[in-house]
Amino acid sequence: MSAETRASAAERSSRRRERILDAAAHVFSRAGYRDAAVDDIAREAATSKGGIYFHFPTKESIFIELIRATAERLVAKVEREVAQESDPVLQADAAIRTVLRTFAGHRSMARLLLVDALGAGRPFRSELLRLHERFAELIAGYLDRAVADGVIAPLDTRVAGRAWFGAIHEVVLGWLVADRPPPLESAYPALRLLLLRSVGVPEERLAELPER
Amino acid sequence: MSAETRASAAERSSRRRERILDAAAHVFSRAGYRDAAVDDIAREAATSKGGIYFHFPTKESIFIELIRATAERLVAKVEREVAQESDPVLQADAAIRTVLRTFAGHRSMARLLLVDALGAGRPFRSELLRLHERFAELIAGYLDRAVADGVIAPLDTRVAGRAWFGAIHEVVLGWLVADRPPPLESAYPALRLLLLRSVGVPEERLAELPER
Amino acid sequence: MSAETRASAAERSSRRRERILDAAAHVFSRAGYRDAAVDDIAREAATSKGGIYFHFPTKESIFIELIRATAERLVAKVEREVAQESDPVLQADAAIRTVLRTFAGHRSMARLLLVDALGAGRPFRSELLRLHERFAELIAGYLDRAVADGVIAPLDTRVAGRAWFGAIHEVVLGWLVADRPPPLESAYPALRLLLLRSVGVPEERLAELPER
Amino acid sequence: MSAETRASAAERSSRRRERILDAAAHVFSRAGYRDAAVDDIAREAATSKGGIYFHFPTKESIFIELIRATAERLVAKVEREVAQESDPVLQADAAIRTVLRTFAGHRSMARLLLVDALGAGRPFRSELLRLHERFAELIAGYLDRAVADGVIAPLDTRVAGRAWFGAIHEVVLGWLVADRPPPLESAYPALRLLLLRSVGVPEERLAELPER
DNA sequence: AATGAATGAGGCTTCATTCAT
DNA sequence: GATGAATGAAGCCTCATTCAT
Repeated sequence: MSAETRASAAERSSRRRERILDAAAHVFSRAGYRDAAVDDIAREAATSKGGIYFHFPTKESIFIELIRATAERLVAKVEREVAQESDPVLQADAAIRTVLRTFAGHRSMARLLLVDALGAGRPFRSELLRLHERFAELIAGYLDRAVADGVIAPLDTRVAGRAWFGAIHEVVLGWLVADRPPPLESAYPALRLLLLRSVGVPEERLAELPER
Repeated sequence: MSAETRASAAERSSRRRERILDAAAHVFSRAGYRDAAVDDIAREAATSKGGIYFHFPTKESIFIELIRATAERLVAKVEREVAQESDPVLQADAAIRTVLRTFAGHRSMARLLLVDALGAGRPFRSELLRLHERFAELIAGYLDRAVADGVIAPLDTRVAGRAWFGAIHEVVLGWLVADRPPPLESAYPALRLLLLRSVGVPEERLAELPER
Repeated sequence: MSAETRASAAERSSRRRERILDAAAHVFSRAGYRDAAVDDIAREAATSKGGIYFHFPTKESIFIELIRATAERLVAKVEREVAQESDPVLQADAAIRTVLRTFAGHRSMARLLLVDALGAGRPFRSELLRLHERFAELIAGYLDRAVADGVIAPLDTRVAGRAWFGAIHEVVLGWLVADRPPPLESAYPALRLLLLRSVGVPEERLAELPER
Repeated sequence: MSAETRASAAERSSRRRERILDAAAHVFSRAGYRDAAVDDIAREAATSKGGIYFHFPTKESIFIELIRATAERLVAKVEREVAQESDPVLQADAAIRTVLRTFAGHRSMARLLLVDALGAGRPFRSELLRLHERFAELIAGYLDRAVADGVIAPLDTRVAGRAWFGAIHEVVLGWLVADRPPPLESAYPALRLLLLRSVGVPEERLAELPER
């Protein structure tokens, strides 16, 4: 009843919330949005259905919050990694690498974002659209800068951003859905070469890319 | 007369089947697999629920047949168009162009294949995987030939096939989900430049590409 | 079109009818009345659903006709066998024996009559009741005669008829439902002893019963 | 208060479960297993369909639990009554009497066990088989003891157990299915005489049986 | 805050019956 | 007479959401 007690109650509550989100991520990416029952989430979160509905108004809201938070985290990570580089080509490379590595390390999150969200029904499409848009623009931004710096010739960076995201998406998808896929990172060298070349990065720059 | 009568009965039956598939394509792409009720399909096909179940054993089977047939048609179309060209670069270009144009002309089919199938649940994933694989390999095949002909330098054509498909996929997706999108073909010039460049087609070849 | 042709048409028709009844007997006794689909019967009779509905107005009517015909045949057979004997005790014995043997030789018919008809729903109950009644009375009749002849002391032959039929029924049932039952006839000696004793047939008469 | 509250919640839940079982017994015995709709049960139990499915996983499970519980209760009752007697003949008599009386007092339970369960389809047959078996063996056990005590001569008690159960079953059945049947107990004197005689209980013992 | 029981709309599928050919 | 396509009424079950405790 003291301030402390109340604080720890709030903490407990938010920890439970977190636990629900984690459970939901697993369940959604395992079964798909529609086939995931709130009961399943409750079980995996070691809570009750009622407990979930205390923290979230609807099943949909859990899903949306999950997508948003996941995307947020991924974008932040990419921006952090990109900020470490100053050369535009290396920045683009860092973006590609970060996305690939992050997905590789979080299969269920990848599934959620790339596989599940698409087919989950009309209400989610716009949410997901925003996500794709965001990544495409993130990339387009780096490319714009590369153009501005004269590293590459001018081009339609909107389409390029989309295309890059799509290419990465598809490679990750193949890895996600395959039975026993090779490590996702093994596609990295070929993919970055492809993408950087696609926007006209000169061959001599490609030759001197670091290994990673 | 009997032969004729029987023929027309069979014909009527198969036309009804077709009508059901058409209706299903609409409904699925409008509402998503799970949210599409068999009742809706029946209504749109001007049939009864039972009528549908005479022609198809399950809702799932309708969906799968739809995906397969659609993919089949698209692949056939691409191969037909590609066969018209003899130069490997122009062949690859024809493939890109055909896919883009076909999707542009069949929004609901595109939605079905690219948006809906992914999230429709576990049973469809493998089916869809095969579809993606198929397109990726189709492209990889053209690239292999281009390499063999010495038009482009050797590269990982598997990854490139996937990446191309992904890039096209994403561009189409953006168009599909957008509210009032510009014509899909308007992205074609930028996209083909990007893709052809990505595999190292020399700039002088890119410069002399026909307009279309 | 001649008389002959018409005759053979009628013949073909009635043969088809028979084939449907046979098929129905199999299907009903295999799956139960409710779980037997008219389609199943049609398939087993190598006909179409429409074909069945030409010969029978409803599924129910097939079942009822089947029960009636089967019962008819069994009763006739019993009466025929009983008529071969003149001694009342031997007559009763013959009745028991005939029922047991007939069921033993026609498992699916037995299933139909004893297992299926009961649970097939309200409309059949009365039909089945009549069947049980009939057998019980058949037996009661023989017992009445035995009483009249002074072979056994007077008793409630109605109840005895029912009890006999029930006893036989149950023994057959155990055989019907068992996995790999011994031949039904192996229960015959013990059962006839039991039944004959139950109505007071003197031990010396029981001792001199023929083997069969 | 919390302990109390929790207790009463569990109690309420189990009372609802009971109410569902009761309702199911009525509906099943009125309409038959297949024709009984879960909706009907819900209505009669003053619950919702979902409420039923909270307590039972399937319609089938309700039926099976019902059969088991009913059989259990009946067997227990018989054993209790039999235990009151020490003489084997009187024990057998008590068993007959108890079954007859119990059924007489619980028509819907009798219908469920004797009429409905048989035709309810393959899955229930084995369950029901076990029930019949159980009663037959119960009786066989009493007869075995009577033989051991020298009250009756040795005989095939397995077959006798079955036959007794069948005889009782049939008498009850006639009563169940008849329109306006006489009280079931009115058949008791004749039936017990018949059954006891069938296993060779001496006439002088039969003469001195109590009235009840 | 949490629980778990309850609700009821809605989904997929089955199937007896009808009917045009 | 026969066929097979079509109909539509149920049926069982699922599950997001609500709510008393």
